[in-house]
Amino acid sequence: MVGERVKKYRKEAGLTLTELADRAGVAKSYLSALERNIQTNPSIQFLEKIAAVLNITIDHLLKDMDNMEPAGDDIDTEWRKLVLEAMNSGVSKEEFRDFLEYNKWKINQK
Amino acid sequence: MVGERVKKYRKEAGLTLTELADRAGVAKSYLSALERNIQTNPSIQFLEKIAAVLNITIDHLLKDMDNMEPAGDDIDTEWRKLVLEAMNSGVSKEEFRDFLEYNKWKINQK
DNA sequence: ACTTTTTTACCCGTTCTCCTACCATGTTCA
DNA sequence: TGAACATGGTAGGAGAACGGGTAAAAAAGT
Repeated sequence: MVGERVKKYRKEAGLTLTELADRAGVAKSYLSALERNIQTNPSIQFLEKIAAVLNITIDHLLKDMDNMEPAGDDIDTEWRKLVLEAMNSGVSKEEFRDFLEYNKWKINQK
Repeated sequence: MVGERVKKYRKEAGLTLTELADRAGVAKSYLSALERNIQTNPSIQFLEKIAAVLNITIDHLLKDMDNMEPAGDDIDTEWRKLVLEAMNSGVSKEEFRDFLEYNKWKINQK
């Protein structure tokens, strides 16, 4: 069902239902109904908006893509989720850079 | 646009508009309107029916699959580089989490 | 405990999908 | 010339999708 998948990916991105609705520009009432399988036939434009915020393609939402990584991807899935969360939380690349520099420095201190 | 692609694949399958509509179990009037870009936002269930008859997946209808991108950039490339740098510099996921929490908090202070 | 956040659950209004017809233009037989 | 038929397009409407708002219920924090 589409609803479960939307919810699953939303959680992975660390977003609340209201946040996702706002960012995607859809009504939270409808999003809520969709996640609870009350609505089951969304339009493609609706799904496109949601998929864009969640950084996934539409058929991630249509079929179960549990069969993740065919191995050998250079970013492991744990990190991928973290970055997604970071992007959605509004952290800028610059702030992330600073954080990185600081940590490199800290590591060299020990 | 979705319409063009439906029409293209329908022609490739050697089907008439009426045939496709009958086989997919949809109204030919709506299918006609879709192909002429009068309707542009079909539901997923509608597309599923059509894609099934045409033996293609839905995102063949959503994007042009002529240029099969290697894909894999569901995380934008700038961020990807940053994460790789982070992983290589020995920053732990926990430290990253803390950084995230802190930033979310900081943003909410504004 | 109590307060705040998050989610669900309603209401109603508008818009749009998608349907059942019916119409217009061929084209192909007689 | 004519009817039969195939193909695509049109008109109108039922019902679903979708948005806004609000309020209650449930979770989470303090």
